[in-house]
Amino acid sequence: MKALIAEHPTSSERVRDALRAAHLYYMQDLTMEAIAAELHTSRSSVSRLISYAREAGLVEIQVKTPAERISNALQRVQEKYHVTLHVVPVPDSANEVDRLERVAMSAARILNPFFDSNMTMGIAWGSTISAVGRHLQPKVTHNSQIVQLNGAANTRTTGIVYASEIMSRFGNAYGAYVQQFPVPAFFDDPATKQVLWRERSIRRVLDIQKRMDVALFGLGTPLSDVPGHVYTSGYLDEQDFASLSASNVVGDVATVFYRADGSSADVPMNLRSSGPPLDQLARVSRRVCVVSGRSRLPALRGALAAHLITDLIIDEATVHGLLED
Amino acid sequence: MKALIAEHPTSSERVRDALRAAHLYYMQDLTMEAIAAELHTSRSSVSRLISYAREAGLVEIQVKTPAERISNALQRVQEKYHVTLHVVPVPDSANEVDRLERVAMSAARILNPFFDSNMTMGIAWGSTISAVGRHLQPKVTHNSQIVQLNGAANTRTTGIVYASEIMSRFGNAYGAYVQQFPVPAFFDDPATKQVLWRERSIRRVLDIQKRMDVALFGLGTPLSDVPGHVYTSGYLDEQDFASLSASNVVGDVATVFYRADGSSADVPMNLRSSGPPLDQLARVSRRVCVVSGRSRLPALRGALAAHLITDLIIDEATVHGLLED
DNA sequence: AAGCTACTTGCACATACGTGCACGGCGGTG
DNA sequence: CACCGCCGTGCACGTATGTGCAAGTAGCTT
Repeated sequence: MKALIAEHPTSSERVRDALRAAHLYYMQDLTMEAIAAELHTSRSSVSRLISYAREAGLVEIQVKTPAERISNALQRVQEKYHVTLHVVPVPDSANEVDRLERVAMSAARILNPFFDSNMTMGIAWGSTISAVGRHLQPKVTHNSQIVQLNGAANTRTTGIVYASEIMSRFGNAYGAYVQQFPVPAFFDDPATKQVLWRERSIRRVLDIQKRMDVALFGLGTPLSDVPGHVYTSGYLDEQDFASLSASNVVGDVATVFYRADGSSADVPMNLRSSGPPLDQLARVSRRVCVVSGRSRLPALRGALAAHLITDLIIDEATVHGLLED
Repeated sequence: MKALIAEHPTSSERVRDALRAAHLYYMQDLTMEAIAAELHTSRSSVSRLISYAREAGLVEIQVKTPAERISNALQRVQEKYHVTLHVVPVPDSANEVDRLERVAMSAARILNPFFDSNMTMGIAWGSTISAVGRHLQPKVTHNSQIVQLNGAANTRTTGIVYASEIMSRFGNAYGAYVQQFPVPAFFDDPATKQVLWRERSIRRVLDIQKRMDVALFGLGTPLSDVPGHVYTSGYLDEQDFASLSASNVVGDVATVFYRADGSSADVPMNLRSSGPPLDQLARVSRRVCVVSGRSRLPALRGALAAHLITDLIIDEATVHGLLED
């Protein structure tokens, strides 16, 4: 209940000491023992300082995959779709849940260097991105913002709690301003959307979306046995599914649907969805997609065909599935 | 699956395993024990794989200093000279040698993210940069090169062994092509330089120098009690020192001298030196200077005045000296 | 085929690191 | 002033990681 933002005189010094400790540890390879001596404190305090530095995002660790390490088949995929693959190693024995967790954790760390001060990141919230949100690495940024790409309300709830939970995790991790998007995921009537889209308060958000530097999204798939959040929580009804089926839809990004060839024009449902048009999305300079599980493969193929993705974070087993045709 | 018989790992497989282990360790926070289970090997092998990954530069660790952590005085320095400060913490008790070692180690790591594929780095070899060379973190790059900025020969030796030792350390660490510069550090006669500078083989090197993306240099100081390499190893004679003194020189970068106000025009010695003119150096997009020890302060002030530096790596004690005026 | 060299591997031990716990300082509260 | 709760600390212990060593293997040489 109380605001923890209080400024203890120690709080600022703690960061200073943590930075110093982290520098001595990571840049000068001193042991914690030696650092303790330099800081006139105990080794255990140094251990705590360094964990703090990591948790606070003062330390950034990247694992770099040299391009030539990637198999030829994957290189062809990369070139064909202008996408950078980030393959997450996961044991074949892992179940879907573990797999998603591990991909999400990796995604959170891979994402980190993509976002910085003065940038805007768009979030297409959903079950995959929610998992990513739970593993974010904090990072200090300034003048940055997080913008919600797709509405959250549905026929049962306003969805705001769930969506804003996700959004604020991102906001907190990066110290960024969070821009909510208080509209339904799908409108009942396209006309309502058109009218609402003329409102200045909404257009403000749409403008921010248009100018985002990074888009982060998972993939929805109406075909799956394990459907995404959007397909199980009362967002769509029988008729909607029929409509999607009739349009030969294979997946969606931020509630906007596309076909196997990547096209999304003339899909009636899109007139009612709250997310950004895919051709607009494709103009964002970095478009990060997180995928886990073979059930998303058809959706993934479509998204690649539509060139929606510049960085694909995907587990090993699924990327292998992508190569089998 | 082949069963128990150990397979002879090619170096390529080793890298693959190291990458996987590093990813699991740093991105997914698994313990080495757990990674060993996934890789069907022993924990100790995983420990070795991960050290290998670090040594091979597959893992990059950065400590980031949030801008607001820097004291106001230092911020003013940064703004005044358009320089980014990288302050290396070193205990006050450390002697000059330890201090240099630690600054050099930090410098090597700070440098790492500045250099990448398709780039050219110019090296002004000398005692400081030599120390940096001993601590380089390997990094895989392609189509990159290292170019020597100042000649090495003097009246006693060709200096090639020493200089090329330094150069090749950089080349090895980055997998970059090394471009030597086989000329004397200082010519006896300016005319000789002019003539030689018209040779195509030399002009090739000069052209590469002009197009470099990163310049790395220490500072020479003719005034110091602890003079730089150039001043102790037979590169200059009595008369030269007199000439420098008459020109009010406070320091040099790659054998090119400048005064306290940063000017370098009309310094006779510069007509004879092998390094790039300072106004040319100042056009390089990233210019990294490594400084350790208060004896270099006058030289540092001059180099800042000349705007030769975009990134200054400096120990704590020395940067404090910079503020005292 | 045997012998040699230059590896890599896993074990056992050594070292380094993380963390529960009890102590003590400090600020707020009655 | 006494009390209380909160927080940071160092200690001691448990866990995680690093490394010398002996054994084993592949690739060569003789």
